[in-house]
Amino acid sequence: MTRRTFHRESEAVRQHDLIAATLDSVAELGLAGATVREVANRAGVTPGLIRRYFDNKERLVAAAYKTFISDLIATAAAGCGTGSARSRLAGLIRASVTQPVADGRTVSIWAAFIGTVNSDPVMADVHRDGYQAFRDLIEQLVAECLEECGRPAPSQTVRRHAIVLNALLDGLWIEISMGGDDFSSLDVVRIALDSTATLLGIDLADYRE
Amino acid sequence: MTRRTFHRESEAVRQHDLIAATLDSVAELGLAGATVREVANRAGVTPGLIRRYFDNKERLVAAAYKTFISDLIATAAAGCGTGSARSRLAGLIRASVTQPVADGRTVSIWAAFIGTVNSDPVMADVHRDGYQAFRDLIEQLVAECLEECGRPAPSQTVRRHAIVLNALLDGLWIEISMGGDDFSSLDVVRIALDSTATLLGIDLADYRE
DNA sequence: GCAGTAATTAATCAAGTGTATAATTTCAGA
DNA sequence: TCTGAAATTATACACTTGATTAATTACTGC
Repeated sequence: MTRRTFHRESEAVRQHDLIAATLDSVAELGLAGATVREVANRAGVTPGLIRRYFDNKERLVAAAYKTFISDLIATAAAGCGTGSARSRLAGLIRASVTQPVADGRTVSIWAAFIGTVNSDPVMADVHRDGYQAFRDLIEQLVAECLEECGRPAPSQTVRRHAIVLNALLDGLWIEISMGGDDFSSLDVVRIALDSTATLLGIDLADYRE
Repeated sequence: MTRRTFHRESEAVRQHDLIAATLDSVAELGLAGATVREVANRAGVTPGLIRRYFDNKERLVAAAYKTFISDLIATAAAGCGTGSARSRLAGLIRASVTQPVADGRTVSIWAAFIGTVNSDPVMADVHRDGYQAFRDLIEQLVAECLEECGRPAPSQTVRRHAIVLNALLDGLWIEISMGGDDFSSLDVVRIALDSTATLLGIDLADYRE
């Protein structure tokens, strides 16, 4: 009986692989299915190795949640591009309601993690940080859009708009990704853009594509 | 050593108690904390009894999800009252963004269950049914509102409005319930009503309370 | 090429899980 | 009051879980 062969990896690579394996497990099997053994199998290592890179399973899951959320926000933010404020806002909206952000797998992972926020303070911290980052991004874009349209608004109004827009995007994101409905991606972008335009009282028709 | 005393209960009561205990466990400890023993303790029975009323734990959890969702929708729907279409829509909106519907505990339970939908077909069915019921309710109200305002719309337009409004309410509901932010309930209702009015192009100012 | 060190495996442990079943108790009906 | 049946408890089982540790392997620096 010979041992299985293996090769060493840097800490960064191993952590990344373990986190990726965790996210895959969560997506396909739910949080309960993301056991130490399942994750290790998917990462191509043995269970004991996990504890060399993460103090315990809780830390691994929290780390996976953290990178998942920051990657998600980064992907959405990358949709902004570098044009005018309205163009960037439209880009963010489009990215938020189309793949890969709006995707069954993505929302599944998100949902599984969200379900732990209330009973796990560590997860609650990760959630709060990610949530704030996204809403700050929206708030910034809304402010710039209103200025660009020659209708600068007091910070309180901007904040209110950001709250509503954030809610709308979150809701659409979930609805599109989880719904059995068949949204064509074209319709979805148009609906999201038109609704946003109506809510903010600005014109986004040029960015329907 | 004497056995613990007990008294018999009807099937309906026992099922209700077990479901309530399950929901409490999920709310406080997360889905992972809703073990057979934990649920039994909270219901004041021994673990073995669960299997007399539910074939297995999976069924218990699914039943808990089902009653949770239908109760939630019923509570929101009860906020409609019996007035004009606009009054009923405003009532639904108010109910959706205030307690007990908009509440940390409620969203926590919802989130925990939602996280299983992708990997559990039984839970997916429950989710789909509840989601459709709520959106049908919204769609119905939107249609009546537009008629009431003398602006009847084709079903496709109504459906589009319902999608957007549903998303907005879901998003606000989550944001309000989970956010560390301090929303005063007055502001929240106003924000929700004003946004809805803007999106549908109707006047809801009379229903701000 | 070789030794030393660090990464990885393999095997094991105690605790907790859902489930099954036999022993007990409650209670309705005669 | 008493008996039979149904509900409930108590106990145990097989399995999975996260964690621990010693043995082994791969690679780095000399």
